[in-house]
Amino acid sequence: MTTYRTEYESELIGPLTLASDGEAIVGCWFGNDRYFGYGVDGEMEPNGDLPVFDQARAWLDRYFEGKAPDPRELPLSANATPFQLRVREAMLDIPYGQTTTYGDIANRIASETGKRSSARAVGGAVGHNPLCIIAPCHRVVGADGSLTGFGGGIDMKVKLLEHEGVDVSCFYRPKRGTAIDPASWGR
Amino acid sequence: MTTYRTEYESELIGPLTLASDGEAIVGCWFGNDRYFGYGVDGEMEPNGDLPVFDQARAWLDRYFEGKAPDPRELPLSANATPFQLRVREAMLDIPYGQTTTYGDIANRIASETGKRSSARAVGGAVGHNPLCIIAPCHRVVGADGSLTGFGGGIDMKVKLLEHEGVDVSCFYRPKRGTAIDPASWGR
DNA sequence: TGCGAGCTGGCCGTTTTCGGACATCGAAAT
DNA sequence: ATTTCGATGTCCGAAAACGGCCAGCTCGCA
Repeated sequence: MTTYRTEYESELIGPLTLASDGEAIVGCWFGNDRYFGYGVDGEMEPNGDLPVFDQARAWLDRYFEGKAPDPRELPLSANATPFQLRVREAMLDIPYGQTTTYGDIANRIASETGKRSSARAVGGAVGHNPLCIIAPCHRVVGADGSLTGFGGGIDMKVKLLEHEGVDVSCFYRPKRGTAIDPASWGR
Repeated sequence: MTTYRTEYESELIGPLTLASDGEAIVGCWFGNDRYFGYGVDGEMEPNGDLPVFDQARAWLDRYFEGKAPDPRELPLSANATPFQLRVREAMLDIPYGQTTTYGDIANRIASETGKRSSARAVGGAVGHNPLCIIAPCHRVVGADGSLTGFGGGIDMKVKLLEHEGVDVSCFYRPKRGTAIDPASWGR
């Protein structure tokens, strides 16, 4: 199964690479993403002329204009383990402009599946998220409010959060309990 | 993806188990096959009413009548590594009533792919063949003419070869060079 | 007391590494 | 004519290592 790719230029954070299997979006990475191409086997063939890429471009346009487009409107897919898919679902639930923590996602998955989960495992899955921005991994922060990490670099994480109107000042010096309470956006 | 199975009774060698994903045949094993079920994940659900099973039964009927049906007429599939698939292709090339060796298949694959292969690796792949009889693993013998092994027991291998009119007398006491020269059936 | 920085141990899913098992084969030694 | 020996490629399971974590505990410092 061949995978196609195209470039998307954003003013805020520079070029992104989009990937698709022809039907759905399977990847969206920063050029310097630590895990660029994760989830795609083999080479990607340049080809921007896919309807699904038009959808994705329009979605990103709206996002960078400051709107809060719904990621579930896009057809998404990916090689991913069941656990990774659950983590992605949890990320898609985080509203625009809000944050949650790795541990919170772990607890939520645990209560849904009945079996224990771990924040550390969630960290791994979030870090390998192949759908940057669309699945908002930048909205996941440490329990103490620290930003902890980002495949495209912490500065990208800051830019995206600021763009969404999040007050990141409290994140620079990690303090317990400074992350915005996920309970405030409810289940 | 569920897998279905059904029994096929042969006079020559007793019952066989056929397996299918609904579209293609994915397995054909002796009841006592050492690797019974290899390549199928999870349970198999009994269900003989699939068109593809009708095809397979007709194919086996012809085979046991002494005809030489073409295995490529059947829709075949299976969980298999690329290497295993190549070995299967090589097996499908062996004409009815003839034999070849593990080393010969290894050499052939090596010359096709450019990268070295090994007779031992071929032995592993042939041994795990999930499509007994259809993909004629019984036609693969040792370079010295010994029968070397068979998942369903060496006696089964003998029966099948005798059924195909092969003179197996020379195989009982392995002697170098007694295997029928694969070159005789060409590329 | 009170607060924060730093250490520690446990957490669990994924990836990597490693070791053994093989339906082998050719050459060399007996 | 046999037996032994070493090199061989692939697959699989187990074990170890690795993380975008986190809570609990020390301390040191006012």
